[in-house]
Amino acid sequence: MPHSPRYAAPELSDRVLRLLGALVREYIEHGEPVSSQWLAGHGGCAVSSATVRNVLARLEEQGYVKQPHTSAGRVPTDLGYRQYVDGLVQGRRPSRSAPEVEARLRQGGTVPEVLAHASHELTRQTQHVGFAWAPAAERLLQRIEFVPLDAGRVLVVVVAMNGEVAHKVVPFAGPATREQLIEAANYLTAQYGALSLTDIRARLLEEMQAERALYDELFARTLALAQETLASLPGESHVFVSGAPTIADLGLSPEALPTLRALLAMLEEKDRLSRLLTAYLEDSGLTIVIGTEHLSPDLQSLSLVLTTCSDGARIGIVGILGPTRMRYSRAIAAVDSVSHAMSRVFAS
Amino acid sequence: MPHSPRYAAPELSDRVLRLLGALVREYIEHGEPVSSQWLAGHGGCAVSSATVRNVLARLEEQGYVKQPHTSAGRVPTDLGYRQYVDGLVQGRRPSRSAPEVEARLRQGGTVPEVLAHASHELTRQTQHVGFAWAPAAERLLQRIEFVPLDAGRVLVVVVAMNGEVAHKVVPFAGPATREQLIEAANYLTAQYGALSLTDIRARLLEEMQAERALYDELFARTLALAQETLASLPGESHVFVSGAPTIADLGLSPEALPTLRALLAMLEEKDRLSRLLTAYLEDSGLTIVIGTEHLSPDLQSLSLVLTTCSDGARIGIVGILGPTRMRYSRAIAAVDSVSHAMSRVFAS
DNA sequence: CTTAGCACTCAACGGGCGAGACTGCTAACA
DNA sequence: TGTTAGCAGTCTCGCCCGTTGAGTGCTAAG
Repeated sequence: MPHSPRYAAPELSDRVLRLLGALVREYIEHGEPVSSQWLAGHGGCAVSSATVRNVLARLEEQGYVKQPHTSAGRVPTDLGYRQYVDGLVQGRRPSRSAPEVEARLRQGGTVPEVLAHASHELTRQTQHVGFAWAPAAERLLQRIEFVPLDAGRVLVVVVAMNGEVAHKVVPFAGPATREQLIEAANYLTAQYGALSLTDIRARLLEEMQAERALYDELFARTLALAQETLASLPGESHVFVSGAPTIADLGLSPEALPTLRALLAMLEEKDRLSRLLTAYLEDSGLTIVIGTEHLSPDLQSLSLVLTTCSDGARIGIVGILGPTRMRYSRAIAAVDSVSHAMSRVFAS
Repeated sequence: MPHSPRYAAPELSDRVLRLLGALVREYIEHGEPVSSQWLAGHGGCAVSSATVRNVLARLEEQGYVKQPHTSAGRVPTDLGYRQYVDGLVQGRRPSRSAPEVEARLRQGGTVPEVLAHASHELTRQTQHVGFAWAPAAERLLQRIEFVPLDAGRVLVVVVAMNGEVAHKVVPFAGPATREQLIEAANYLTAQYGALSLTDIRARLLEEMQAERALYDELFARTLALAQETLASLPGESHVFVSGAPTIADLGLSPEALPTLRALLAMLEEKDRLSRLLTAYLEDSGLTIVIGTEHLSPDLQSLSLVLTTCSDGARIGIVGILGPTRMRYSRAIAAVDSVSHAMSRVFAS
């Protein structure tokens, strides 16, 4: 809902739209309030500055622009940015394939590596914080292995269809031979192969409830083992973030400090970002969240440009996080191309 | 060498030392230049401000303090901090055991988890960037496992003595049954168990050179597999860093910007920090690096307080990275206690 | 509806001034 | 010889204030 403000916005005439677009572009480019005079000259309309002033006055009433102080030029508000990016999104051409991007992503074979490369690529292209996210819940089990370590511990290795591997050391009391463990692992693999890890978790719980006494004790214990591993698997969902150094460019005004802190906290606790992202997961395709449309008050001077990508089963999110005053056109192009490349990489 | 400036420093009299110490303490506490008047009152010496001025003039000549401008109080230089922390280190009491810290570290069983907790604990105690490092080269092999994934790929799992686990998916052309792979893994485990991974790497290379033709082809290929895995093992050395949000407290003066950028880059590419740390690995015990004693020019306004910790075989480094003007006494206490706790956790 | 013109507003800049904080220096003193 | 009181000097900081210039809103004419 936040990224669809048209509910109350009256239609803007073509000329007004052109002026607003020119204003936003110019402000994004140079970061300084745009004057009516400049717009009269470079706004794409053959009108005088006085006329532009009338237009701007109305735009200000309607909340699209504001002036930092009297006798300053206009600056776009979040609503103004919204209008602008809606125009951009409307007119964007379908992302052309970028073989060099795809090649970069393919450098790493595993899912985490691809995600890492994707986020780096986004940072490289936009000079902002880039991220790439993939839900691990969709991973499908290929096989599970138990490796006895010492008396009290077993290493559980879970291999997913996509080649992703997770492991966990789990306490395991009681005797068990290597062969028994292998057998149990084989049984579990046969039983649950090709199911998603979340499904398996649910089924394991059921099975542990229902048939607790039916099988031998060893089997019950391995079930518990598998359950415990799946429940606490590290990297349940992967988020890769890059471009931390670029946030130094956000500026160092005192009011930017809470933003800085919030951003750094997000980089450190990636779960936060993960949570933020999943909120936008259902909107398929390109999503742009601008400033105050955000949830967190500390992130109000930032914008989020992201898109989902999929090859059918697997879905992921790639995007960037940057200042509200960012080059949205470039951001959209970058996000499009990386998303496109990632979809292709995952598809193969 | 950088942290031992006494080469040219003349001995300072007891009174001078006391005044310098009071000055540094006061400046650390309040961040403002300290005046002779204040020192006369609170410096621990019953002298007039005029006398203090004489002392300060000499300290300034010798480079221990400086004034931001004429008619301002004195501020410690890096050399002044050095003198101060040397005094602190001299008089520090052997770190008392802190059971609650140890308990926190024990929450996670694996080495990475302990390191993560250690860095968090350091951040918690000091409000600065905390880090914990452990060299993986010292890991001793407990066992190696090969898990066939599909036609062309094998999952190699390496388990170290300490329970640390690393895995890697490696291309593996040609046919091999599960049993053959298990046999090969058992052989390698028997052969190289309890050796350090670096040793094993070297030996594998030798063996591959020397006996290339002696064994059957499958064995040669598994050797190559093991070699490749060990060579590119992710997490060769672990560094955990926490406290990114605290760097927002460094201030936002324009001259702090390159520092901010360098710090963020370090958080992102932990290898950099890793390299920085290994330079101090040989100095056992507490090491404090202050400002310009650093290698990188962008880190000159920062200080590093770190200590090695060991239980004999394993060694690690824990420490913090903060502004030159930090509470060194608190930093030392924190680093001591965490190092102590980590040594104990690893010892058990 | 557009435009030229005009009066108005306000941030930014810079100089000047007074207050205040400390210092360095000097001369007297133990 | 080391310490101290006193004093003059220096520099920052905050303040006021006038000037400048950019850019606006308004009005009246086209």
